[in-house]
Amino acid sequence: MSIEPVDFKVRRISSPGASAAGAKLREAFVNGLAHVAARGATLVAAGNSEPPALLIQRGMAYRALSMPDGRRAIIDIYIPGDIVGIDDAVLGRVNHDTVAAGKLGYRMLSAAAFGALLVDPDVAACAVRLMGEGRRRTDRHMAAVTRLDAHGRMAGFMLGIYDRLRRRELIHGRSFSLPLTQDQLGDHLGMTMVHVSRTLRRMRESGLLLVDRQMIIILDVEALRRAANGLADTLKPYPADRGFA
Amino acid sequence: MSIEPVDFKVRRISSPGASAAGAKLREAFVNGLAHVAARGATLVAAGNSEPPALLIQRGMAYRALSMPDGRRAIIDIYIPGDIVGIDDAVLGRVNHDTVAAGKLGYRMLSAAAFGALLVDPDVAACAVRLMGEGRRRTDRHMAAVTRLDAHGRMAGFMLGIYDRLRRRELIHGRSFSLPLTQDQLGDHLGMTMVHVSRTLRRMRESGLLLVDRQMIIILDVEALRRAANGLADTLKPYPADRGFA
DNA sequence: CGGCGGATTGAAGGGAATCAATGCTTGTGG
DNA sequence: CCACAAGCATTGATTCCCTTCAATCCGCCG
Repeated sequence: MSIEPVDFKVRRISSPGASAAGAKLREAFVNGLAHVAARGATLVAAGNSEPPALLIQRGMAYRALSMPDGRRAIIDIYIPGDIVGIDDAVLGRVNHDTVAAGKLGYRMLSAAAFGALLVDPDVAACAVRLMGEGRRRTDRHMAAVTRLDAHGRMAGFMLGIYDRLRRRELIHGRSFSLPLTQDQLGDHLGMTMVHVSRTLRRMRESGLLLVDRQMIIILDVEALRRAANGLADTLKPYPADRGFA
Repeated sequence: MSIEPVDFKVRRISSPGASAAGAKLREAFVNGLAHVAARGATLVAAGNSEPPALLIQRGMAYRALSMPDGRRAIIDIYIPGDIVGIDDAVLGRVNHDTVAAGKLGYRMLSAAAFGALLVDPDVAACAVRLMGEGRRRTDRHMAAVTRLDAHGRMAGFMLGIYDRLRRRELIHGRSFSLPLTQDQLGDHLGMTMVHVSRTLRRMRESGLLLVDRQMIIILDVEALRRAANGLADTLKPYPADRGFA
């Protein structure tokens, strides 16, 4: 579990639809040092009083909240192009951990540097938009955990990741890699590892999706959307969203 | 758990309502027309493509996400001094309803007017802080719904409201009015109305709290905090936070 | 008074947790 | 190169929390 700064080249993708403020944000991140983290590495630990903001470039990360008795909840999951911890950088002192789900490439911006960026009103508005998008995602997940059973939650989750990856054009087919253990899936969806396993088996048997190791293959999108009870419908036809990768 | 040194940076950010930018925000709301809504009134409906931002002044409101089959989840609950829908005003088109929990007094700011305010970088930074505080609240609630049983969720919820009201000096004793039906409580905590009733009875019988109609009386704060499994602990000693009321 | 939304309580069933054993990968060191 | 341990996944048996269904009650209001 090490976090080491490295220097890998990042291909600069011009984002046609991206705003000038978005470009500025992205630039600030990319001018910094590139980091890689191994699976399981804690990028930002609970209690950090000056949490940085992160730009995920490769791999996935998650934000987890732990309880005294050892149980934990995984609140949100991040894919390449996501910016993590905008509000944390502004508010200071986080109470959750940010963890690399698999091998991770990312950029980091200190709380101070990030705060300085917000002086630009366009950048600040962009930050509000980004936070808003994150909140909509967690709102849906909240509704899923609150009101759906294991089957529906799993369906909604898988479709959610699938849609996000597609919108960002990180995948084009029906399969993707999901670097989460079933234990972590359970912590995200509010069930035990055992029940995650059973649920996935049931979905495989009914032809909804396949899981091999950490590869997910979506087989029946429509059935999955039905199972998610409207919580995984794309509300509007997003234009290709390249995020900030 | 060790005693940590006081970090005065926390003070700087923990009372957004007190900052100059906060005053400006508040002023913009208060210059508008005061509105009153009856219990159950929908303030902002799902599908609204130009959602306004709201400042709650009296009563409580909540944000709810409904599913095609009629089930719904209540995502968050707002008390006087809260600003609702900052990100919605910026992003446009909401997919949730904002509803008056009881008789409600509030101010409204159109999406356009709110967007104009964000041009001031201090106001924008303040908006980011406010959204961040809201997210921390929902993060905890997410963890509760994901990992606690009915008893723990109820304890955490009651303490959460209690603490927020106290921090904002809206109450001073151990009782408060909660204008939610048990049905709505269930939609927030992820259980049925029936089980809400049973859970409240159990808590009454074990001397944790009393519920009469919509008055809540907290009897055993410590026992409630234990039941909430660390999710209802005040992470930092907030100075009195008057919000924007 | 009658109706209605909300709350309470009982009985029965089901979904998920728990307990426990086993198998499968992967990585590490002898 | 193999042995072995550790982490992850699978599966069965049992328990229990919560839902569902249903009946009743209560306070409130037209």
